[in-house]
Amino acid sequence: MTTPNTPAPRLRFAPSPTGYLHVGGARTALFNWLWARKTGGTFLLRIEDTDKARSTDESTRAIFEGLTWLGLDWDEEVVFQGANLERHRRDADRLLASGYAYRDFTTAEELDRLRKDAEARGETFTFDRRLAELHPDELERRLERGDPYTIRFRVPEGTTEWHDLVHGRIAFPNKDIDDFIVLRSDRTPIYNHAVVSDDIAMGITLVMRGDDHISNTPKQILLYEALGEPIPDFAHIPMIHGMDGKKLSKRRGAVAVGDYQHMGILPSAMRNFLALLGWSPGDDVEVMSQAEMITRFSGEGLLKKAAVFDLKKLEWMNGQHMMLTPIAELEAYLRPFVLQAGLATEAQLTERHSWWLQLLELLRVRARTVTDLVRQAQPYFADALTYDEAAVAKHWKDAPATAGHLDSVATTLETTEWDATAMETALRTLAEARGIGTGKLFQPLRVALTGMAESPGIFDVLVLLGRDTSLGRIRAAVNRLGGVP
RNA sequence: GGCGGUAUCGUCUAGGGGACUAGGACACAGCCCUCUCAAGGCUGGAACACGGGUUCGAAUCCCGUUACCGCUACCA
Repeated sequence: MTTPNTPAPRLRFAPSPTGYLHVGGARTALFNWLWARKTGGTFLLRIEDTDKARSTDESTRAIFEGLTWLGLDWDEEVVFQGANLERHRRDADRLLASGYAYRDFTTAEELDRLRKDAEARGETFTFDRRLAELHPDELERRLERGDPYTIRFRVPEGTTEWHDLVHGRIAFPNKDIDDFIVLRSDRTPIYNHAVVSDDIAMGITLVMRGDDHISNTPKQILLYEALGEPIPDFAHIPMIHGMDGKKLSKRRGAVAVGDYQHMGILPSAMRNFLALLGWSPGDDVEVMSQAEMITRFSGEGLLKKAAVFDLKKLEWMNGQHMMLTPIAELEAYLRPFVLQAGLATEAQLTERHSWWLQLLELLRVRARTVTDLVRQAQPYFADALTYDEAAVAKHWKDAPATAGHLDSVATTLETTEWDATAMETALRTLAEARGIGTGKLFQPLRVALTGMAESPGIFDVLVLLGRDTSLGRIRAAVNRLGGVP
């Protein structure tokens, strides 16, 4: 947990395009981005598409879209790992030439058999370097014959250690590291080799990634040393778990950032929430804007413990951001959702812009998600009301009496100025005159106006709906209730 | 199995030897506000995994145990 060793570090996020952008990956990207933006460093994106069988263009697109949605912009061109195959091979051959690696003609089948045998004996299989040792004549013969071989790294004696920026010193005795394969027999690189080769080529000075890579790190450091390259800083951040404490999975809720987008979570809230999973600003501040986050971010606040993803808290956070986001910005984000729900057309929203903003102001404090807000906005756009059964059952219980109350409300309102204060005075007077509590008048009215039991203040609703619609709805309610007795 | 990492309320976390009868937030319960729902305010229950040390003194340092996670592939 110290400061990086260069004033302007180069960092990267390196996902493999084998699915959607996972929230864990998104959080890794966020921390890399935050660090780069905080320090004036560079944030790069590398798509690790070497696993052709599992990589898809669609996944690559999903990663771009997810990052863009979150507002995580990357610098320079995107690097596609698959395009660097030649360099991966060259680096492996360099290792071979310098003696840091050797050819191994053992076939996958043989290896498999050896492993099974060891297992049967109750032993742990470790690759014995002598297996690959060949007489020079034999080696030449095999080479001439074109026998396939892998290139294995010759792990030296000693200990490999580094000062992890979040964990402090971590050390691995080299004897626990097998001579690992660097280049497969088809001359494609193995993960650790491709990563190191690319990170070197990209000039990465700080590798920040999930702590599931801790045990890969010594192998990578060995590779840097063998290649004669400077070793970058490493920062291993904790994983994100599901509510059951296990790894986040599709089975137990949404894992793709796109899922949260569709749920109506704001990017700023998602970013804020994710940042607080594995990082703490050090004080009690929770809700932060993007600028505040960058200001407050520091490697010191990076935590070691895996965090559990709590949807309830995300929703609360989203509610906070719904309230705090500048109204114009919120409106712009909301617009597509409103259009998609069929509440209004683009033209209508533009035409009634200030009315729409007023509605938004009233709904934003009572909605936790964008989709929730759209649902609540429905009665203000729809021509025909749909009545919520529970609301009707609760507030329109006594039909004749309710019809009477609502009829008197309509009559009163017809001669009242269409102004919130004026209407409030009039209706409160009316309730008193009829000898009932205001709730007995306002609640049935709310159902008549919105079809729902919850809404903004009833006088705001009247103003928002306007005179004609309001009176029309009240009359319709009276009819629906069987008319005035 | 071996190696590595982690361990404070249900959850996110503050805490880095005495300020801790352990603070904040989400969630939960109650109250206030109130035309409803939110928002907001107040109150409450709720945690230092266990065992040894070190020390005058440990949530904080060390060791062990346990639990969880990761790596241990010609996966990434």
